[in-house]
Amino acid sequence: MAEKVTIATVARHARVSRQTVSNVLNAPHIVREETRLRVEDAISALGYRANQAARQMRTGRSRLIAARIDPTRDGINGSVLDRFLHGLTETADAAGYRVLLYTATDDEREIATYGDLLGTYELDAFVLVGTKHGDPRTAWLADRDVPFVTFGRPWDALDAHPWVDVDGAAGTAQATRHLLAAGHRRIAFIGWPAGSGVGDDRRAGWRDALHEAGVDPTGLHRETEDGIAQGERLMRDLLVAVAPTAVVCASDSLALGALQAIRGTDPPVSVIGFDDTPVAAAIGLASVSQPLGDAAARCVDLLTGVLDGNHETPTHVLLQPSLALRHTA
Amino acid sequence: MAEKVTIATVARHARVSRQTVSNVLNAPHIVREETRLRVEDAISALGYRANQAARQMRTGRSRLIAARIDPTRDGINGSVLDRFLHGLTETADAAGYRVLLYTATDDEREIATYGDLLGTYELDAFVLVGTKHGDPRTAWLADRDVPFVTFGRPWDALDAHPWVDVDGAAGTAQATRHLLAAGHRRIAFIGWPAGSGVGDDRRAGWRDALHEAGVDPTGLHRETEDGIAQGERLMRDLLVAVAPTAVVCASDSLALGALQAIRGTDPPVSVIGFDDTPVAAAIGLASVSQPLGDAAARCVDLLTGVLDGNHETPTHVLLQPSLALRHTA
DNA sequence: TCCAGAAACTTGAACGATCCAATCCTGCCT
DNA sequence: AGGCAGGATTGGATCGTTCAAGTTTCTGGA
Repeated sequence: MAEKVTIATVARHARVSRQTVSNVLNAPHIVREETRLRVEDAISALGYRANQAARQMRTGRSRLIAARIDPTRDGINGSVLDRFLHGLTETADAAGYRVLLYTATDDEREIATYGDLLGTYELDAFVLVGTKHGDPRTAWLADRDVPFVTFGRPWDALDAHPWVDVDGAAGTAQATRHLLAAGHRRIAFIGWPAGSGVGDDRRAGWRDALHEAGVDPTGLHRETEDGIAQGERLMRDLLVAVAPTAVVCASDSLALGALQAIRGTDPPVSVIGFDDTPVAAAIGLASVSQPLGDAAARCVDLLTGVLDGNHETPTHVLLQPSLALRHTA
Repeated sequence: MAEKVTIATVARHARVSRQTVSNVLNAPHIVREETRLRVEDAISALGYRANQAARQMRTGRSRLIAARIDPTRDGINGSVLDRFLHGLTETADAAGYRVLLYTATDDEREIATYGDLLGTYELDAFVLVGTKHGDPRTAWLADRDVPFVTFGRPWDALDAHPWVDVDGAAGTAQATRHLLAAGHRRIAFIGWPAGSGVGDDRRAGWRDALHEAGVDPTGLHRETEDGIAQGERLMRDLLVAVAPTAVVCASDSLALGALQAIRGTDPPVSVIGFDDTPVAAAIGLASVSQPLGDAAARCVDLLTGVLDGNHETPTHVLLQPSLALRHTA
């Protein structure tokens, strides 16, 4: 059968040396036009593909990016990761990189996995989704000069490393303004306990939008862990306490709970969730939608910027979410 | 800083040759106990990790498995893939393999991607999720002796290649029997048009369970493309035509539509969906649940069986689903 | 004690690409 | 014609590992 096509086969076929073929691939500008075309013809005629392992051995670069796949926590917000990963794979592919998956049950193991992936596969970079205050993972990577990007801001030090994020405050503000425009005044907010960057950010957007409209947000918000049952409980509480006519939630899970609590109210209380998950789309819940494909693409941009030596690219990207209006708003 | 630790470093440290270190790693039984321990100590003392690129160059094997990540079609069933991928990554990891992602918009491009992945990265195997009748992808892979497993049966020729699947008929049968046991007799079925293996299988389970109980299924089923709106339409149709007291659906999307159609019926019509998606869990829809983690694990088992030369493993695995009972049933 | 045969270990070569340094052209100037 | 600069091209070395083919050490039986 057809024997393996290496750079030497191509060289023979195009009557040039191996190095010239290599140059055509890696530094086309130093090869004479005529020679280049002859080599390119040979490459496509023979169906040559550069062997990544051999290349990697010499250059030390694998053109592989690692991303973590989580065990689908509550299932509702899980699909956010799914969509992000798909975008990542697509964009990375276009940039000549491939995405390798890994899992880990805790930070310590995750860091052990970093060592393994770097040592064994010589990964070029990592994409981390979601980081916490004082995250040991980013510290470990930064210490070793391993390129990485996070999807999610490092809330304590915005310049610590490259990141891409979606402006959650802008999202909840937009949702709130939409409700204000529809005539609502008592617009409540159900969010997460203070202290998480993401949660505080989303609440701030709602609060600022109300202030902007001259509405006092006092007493109109509640905090809880994420979950449908939690959302339902707090919404009942709000209905009794302040009788809001609309509510903005920090997640679709909370919004889903809120929807159950308001069933039968007349006129119906408006509800807007966050993340535009499949559940929201399925049941007609209005929700703030994150541009996950864009976010993934920008992550790849930042990484290739670092990896391919182009240091002029910005290192922080903040994307604007949009509002997916459905019949609950 | 610490220079790179190679097999030669370890060899020097343990006062043996490179080859002996290699043997400790790849064929421990031919190395004397004492020597083996000395080498293993050196390995952990130096933190040595075998360089995958170099190994691959010699052996031609990458310990990489490719899996496709889809663009989250309707969003509801998308999370099935998500969970499957997570399981795959976890099990592959344990078996010493890593999962590489790829995407493709159509079969032709997907096959082109196969060529690229095989040529460039020398992938060891592919995992395909869902195959159709006369799938060009499996044919292409089989032609080239590329190891692969499908999650989903090849309905036209069960012995064509290794596969793992979930017994859909058993799932719908179980759902139907549950409803029968609850006293229902007019149990309808909403499924997909005849011709798709998966759809026919799921319908067969419902039909057989009814026959088993002496109930005539004639007129009790409807067929449509997948979708919430479609499910709702057919359910309204069924309500008028045969007034069923319960319905089994081929997907959670259809079931969700059915739920909207029956709103307000008294006594409530029971609904059971399929796939146990996050949406179902969120809104309390009973659904047939596929053991996705198991399925992924069995896929890896089959692949490693082929890759590591153990030909005694079975090549077909049919897993049993379970019924996630919630308040709609 | 010696030797055959097995077991344990070592050395040289190879995988396929890139880097390096040396050589070969080519056109241009004097 | 000769010399020269510069780009284009070439062969050899190299990355870290495993394979193949040696060489040494061990073991046990005569």
